Amino acid sequence: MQVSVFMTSPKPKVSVMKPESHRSPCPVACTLDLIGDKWTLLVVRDLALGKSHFSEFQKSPEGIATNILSNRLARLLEHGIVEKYPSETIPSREAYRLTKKGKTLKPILKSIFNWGLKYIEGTKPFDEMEQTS
Amino acid sequence: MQVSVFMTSPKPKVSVMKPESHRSPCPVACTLDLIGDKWTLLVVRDLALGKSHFSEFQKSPEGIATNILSNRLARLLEHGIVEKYPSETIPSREAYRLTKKGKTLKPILKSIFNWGLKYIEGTKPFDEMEQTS
DNA sequence: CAGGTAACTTGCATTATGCAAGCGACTGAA
DNA sequence: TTCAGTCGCTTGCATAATGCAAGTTACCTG
Repeated sequence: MQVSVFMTSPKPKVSVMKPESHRSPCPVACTLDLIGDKWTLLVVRDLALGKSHFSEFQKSPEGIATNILSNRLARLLEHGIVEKYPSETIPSREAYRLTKKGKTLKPILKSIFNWGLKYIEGTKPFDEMEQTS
Repeated sequence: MQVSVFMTSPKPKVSVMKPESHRSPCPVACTLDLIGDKWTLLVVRDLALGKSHFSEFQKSPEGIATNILSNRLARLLEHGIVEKYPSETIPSREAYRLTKKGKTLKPILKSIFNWGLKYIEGTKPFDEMEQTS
């Protein structure tokens, strides 16, 4: 008999942000391929503010979905922007932090922060972003 | 008889980047709501480089789709980042350029440009972005 | 060992993107 | 004065990314 159901493709579930190839050699385009979406820089922001656990990122006011958060952390890990380390407060639990390379994203974050503060009404610096350099 | 096909919803075609409300009062989040996607800042880059016609943006190496380009230009117009003006080279044709507010995005563009150039291999400053301040 | 929490994964509906074709206004050559 | 190009978009439709909610697994904690 051999039913076709056995032939169905494995399908790696959802892809979510796969493409690793560059659209062009432009530094702006390439950087946007990495951080050009609504969530990545917010995760970096939270990391810059000292957050380190999955649940802390979830608690941010924007309300990131857990699958997206998981995906972004994995991508940032791949690209050497963040690294895992054993949490000192809660042993046997891992945490995330910016790598040296990751910290170099702060000027981008800062310029975006400043622009928003100046040109979008209703925004406010509710956090200590300024001091975390 | 009265067939149900007459009852089908009007459906305003495609939405594409609608949400105008802020996810949070964070300046970073709000700015990303505006420019946090793969295309908007590339259009701004092209504008900063002096491009002004629809077809010029299309010709950029990243190959933006016309519907996306159209949508992004409209959004940037709405937000006062770009403005239309009658093209002086080709009369009876309109062109786009950055407004004063739009030009204030350059520091963001610059920080992204610099980061990409330094941390993403294979990128190169193929254009005169540096001089357009 | 029951219940709780942290950190994810999965499914599935909804939105955004990519791609190609179409369309109206204008232009320039025949 | 047609008539074949652009130019600047719009439309349709397939595919990919996101949002939302409900698991799942490992590790506590009482």
